[in-house]
Amino acid sequence: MPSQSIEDYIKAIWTLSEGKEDGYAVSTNALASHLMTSQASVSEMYKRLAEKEFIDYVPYRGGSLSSKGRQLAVSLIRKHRLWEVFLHEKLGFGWEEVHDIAEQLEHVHSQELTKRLDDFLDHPLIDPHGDYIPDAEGNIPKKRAKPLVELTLGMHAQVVGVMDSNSKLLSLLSQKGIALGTPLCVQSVLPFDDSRVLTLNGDQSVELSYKACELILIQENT
Amino acid sequence: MPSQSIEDYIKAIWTLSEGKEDGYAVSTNALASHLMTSQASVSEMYKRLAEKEFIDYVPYRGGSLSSKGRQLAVSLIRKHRLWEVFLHEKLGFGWEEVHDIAEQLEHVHSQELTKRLDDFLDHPLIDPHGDYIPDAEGNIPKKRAKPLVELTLGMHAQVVGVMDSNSKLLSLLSQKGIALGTPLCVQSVLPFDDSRVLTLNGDQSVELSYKACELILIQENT
DNA sequence: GCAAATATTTAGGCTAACCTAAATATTAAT
DNA sequence: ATTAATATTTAGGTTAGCCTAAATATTTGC
Repeated sequence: MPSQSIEDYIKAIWTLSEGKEDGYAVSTNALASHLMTSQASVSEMYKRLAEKEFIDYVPYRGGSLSSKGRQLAVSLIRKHRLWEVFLHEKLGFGWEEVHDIAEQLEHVHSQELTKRLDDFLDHPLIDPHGDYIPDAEGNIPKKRAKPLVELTLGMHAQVVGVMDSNSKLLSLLSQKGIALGTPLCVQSVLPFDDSRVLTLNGDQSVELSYKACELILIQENT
Repeated sequence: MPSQSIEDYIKAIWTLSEGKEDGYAVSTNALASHLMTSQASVSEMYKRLAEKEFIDYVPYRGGSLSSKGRQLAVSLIRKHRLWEVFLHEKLGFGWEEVHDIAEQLEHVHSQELTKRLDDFLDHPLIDPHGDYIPDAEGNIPKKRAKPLVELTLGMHAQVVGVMDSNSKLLSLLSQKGIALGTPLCVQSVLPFDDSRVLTLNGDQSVELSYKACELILIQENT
């Protein structure tokens, strides 16, 4: 049974290679700063992970998930997101509070538990942040979402997620009245700092910094 | 934040001293065999636990929970039992399946989670095995304690408390050789005044009035 | 009360994680 | 293409847990 630490590493590698081409290698550096640990620790752990065949590791080139590793990663993501749904829908936690708790719950080992939780929640497809939940076989749709900064002026879209579940970002958004599913449209781009003026729900106007717009994922209406 | 290992030890000490008198010390041996680990590991951990003030530890005498330790233990028991209720009632697990999963879930640190889970489950009082769930303040009813007068002839039990700590009663008891934890059995009930003739520690015989027997709390051996 | 049995601790070692600092490899810049 | 900057690994050390075997306490049985 993989340790909690190994699970954290595997999940991080998965996250950092999401959307990248197959076999994309995550650098020591990137992983270290994502996990807030030292590069030396990552280097050492890479060896352990390679030994246990969770990753393919080429020294100085980084690590990429093996199929065994990807399987583990996806099952962790599935558990994480199912627990997030539970915490949000059943226990009434706000979408900005669920992440840290799910981070612990995802390490509980029991396939039967995951299965029953999924049944209990009625097989949800997305978590409270708008991310897809992998199915029991580990399939997960590729994200069609793009960052808000790439939304063309005047085009209508809706919020489907955020790049990372930084709780400060989430609370900023809830302050501004932006939630999952909120329909919006870019009214104008301000000079100098490229802040966006948005129209929410077809009527309210709010202003949002470029920095925040980079992290918000939207999906254009088809 | 206490490690999972520390939490396991604390819970085990609590379990092994349940029903025993205050300050009851759990032996290295008992704890080692309960946790299926070596005595040396327990001895070492006892030092760590004492250092962190979770237990009072006298070498060669064993360890007993400090109030800080008892608080931690009870919160773990509370979480464990609440999760068992969840697994049984909401996810439909059988009562024999819930223990191992709850064993992992109890280590999730979030007071808010415990609180909301308790709300969600409608403040259950007992878990699927019939054990009491400590309340948010850590109070838990003593296990199946009943007054000595209700003990059936011939049944073995032990003293777990008194109804009120009247000092005259206590000195009577110490005179008769009855203390917390004393194993006893009702040998016979005398006619007219219903005094009990008790067997203490398997050998000594003493007689005790009905009035005194009403105030002594015992727990039957399971 | 002393020897034997049992319980407990100490000694000495192991592994998984972590760290900092030093050494080495790779990449970028002139 | 060589140097400078950056990235990565290695070296060496720490801590929490675990182990077995040896030493020491305590308890028990005669």
